[in-house]
Amino acid sequence: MRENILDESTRLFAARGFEGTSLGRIAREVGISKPSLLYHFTSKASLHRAVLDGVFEHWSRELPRILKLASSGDERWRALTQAVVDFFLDDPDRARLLLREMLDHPAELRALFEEHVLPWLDVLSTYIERGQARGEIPADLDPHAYLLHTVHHIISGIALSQVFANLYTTPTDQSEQARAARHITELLRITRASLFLPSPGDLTP
Amino acid sequence: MRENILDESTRLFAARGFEGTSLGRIAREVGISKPSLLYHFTSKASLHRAVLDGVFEHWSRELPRILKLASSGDERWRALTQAVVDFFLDDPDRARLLLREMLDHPAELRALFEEHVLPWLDVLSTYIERGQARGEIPADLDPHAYLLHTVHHIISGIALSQVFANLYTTPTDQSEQARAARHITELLRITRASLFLPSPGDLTP
DNA sequence: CAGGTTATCTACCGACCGGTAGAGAGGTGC
DNA sequence: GCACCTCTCTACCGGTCGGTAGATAACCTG
Repeated sequence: MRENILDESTRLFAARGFEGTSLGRIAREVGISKPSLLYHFTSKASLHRAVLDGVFEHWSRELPRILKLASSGDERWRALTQAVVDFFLDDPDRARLLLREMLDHPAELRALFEEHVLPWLDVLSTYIERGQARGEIPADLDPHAYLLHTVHHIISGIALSQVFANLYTTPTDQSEQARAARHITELLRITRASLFLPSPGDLTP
Repeated sequence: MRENILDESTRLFAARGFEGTSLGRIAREVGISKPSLLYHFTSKASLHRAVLDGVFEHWSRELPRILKLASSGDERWRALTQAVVDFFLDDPDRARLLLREMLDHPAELRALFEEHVLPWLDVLSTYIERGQARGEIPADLDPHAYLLHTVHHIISGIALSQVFANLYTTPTDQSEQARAARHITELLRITRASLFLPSPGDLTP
């Protein structure tokens, strides 16, 4: 039951926001009464906190697994970005919820990122710095800033794909899935092209 | 008075969202009573519409001026992106409002983008395609998708700079302005590096 | 069976919401 | 002076909000 409530709340908070979602609506969607819902979560605020913790916990659980898969250099980048993209594509409500919370409670989200994400970014930064020393990555790239932008771009890009993917007017016969795929493909190309310097072979193939 | 209400509403809608902002709060912030506010805007929905129109109107007014400044190639890219960034940096509430509306009313925002932004993107797409023909821009770049991503990245990056800019933990003595500037600098580097192929001189200087 | 725990319900609370009624204040034109 | 228009106000409306009180089951434990 508790899981059921959390799932439905995540969906509704992501779609309509915290203020825009009433306890009565959540209860009705779950199939119970409002006081029953408040039996499981003592207040709306505590429900909100539990939903948010759920998303970050999920992330904390997945990230180490993802990083373990990474081998080296180009291969590491590919595995990492694809895993992060898949994580949010698997349930875009996660991305929408995070984006919304960043707008509604920037200080709180900054603290959560600092706790759950920043340590991993520090690890990745050293990888990038090594790549810069080898001349594979532009020297003027700011590793920390690049990583934050990339994470943010993926989250925001997936959260808002419902807006942008349908702005591709040509060709007109593309399905919605095809447009979304095109959207994600260019997103990955951008993060890749802004990280690696092209190897000499890429210029004169 | 009407302008006064619109300014304050833009600020509050951007900070707390449409649902999270009451008419009473807006009225108090402006310094009038709630019925006085409803004299100028017949309903909360009409106020919402007016605020949104104001942002897009501003954009429609500025974009042609910006594009006229653009000369050619690299210079055009620099003038264009800097102008768009300045536009949203000048009042980050514009960016936050747009981001929020994209989450709250994706269909409505898609329509507004389609009307006010898409025509300009079509123009820019042809510039990019010419650059691809000259070999200055990667052939695998999707012009339409790249432009949408870049616009989105700038808007979202500025809207959420309050979250991300303060995640730069080193060096510790940076001011908040310095962190924000660092955030924007890397944002521009990413959009640039993911557009242009480096000229041969860039590789072996 | 008795006692306690867990989970659900109906009925209700005060606060706040968006919006309305209607009166009055101040200025303008005749 | 008088009608009119513009703008603001206090008082109030029905409805919804988050949250509480208290009854009622079902179930486990002895």
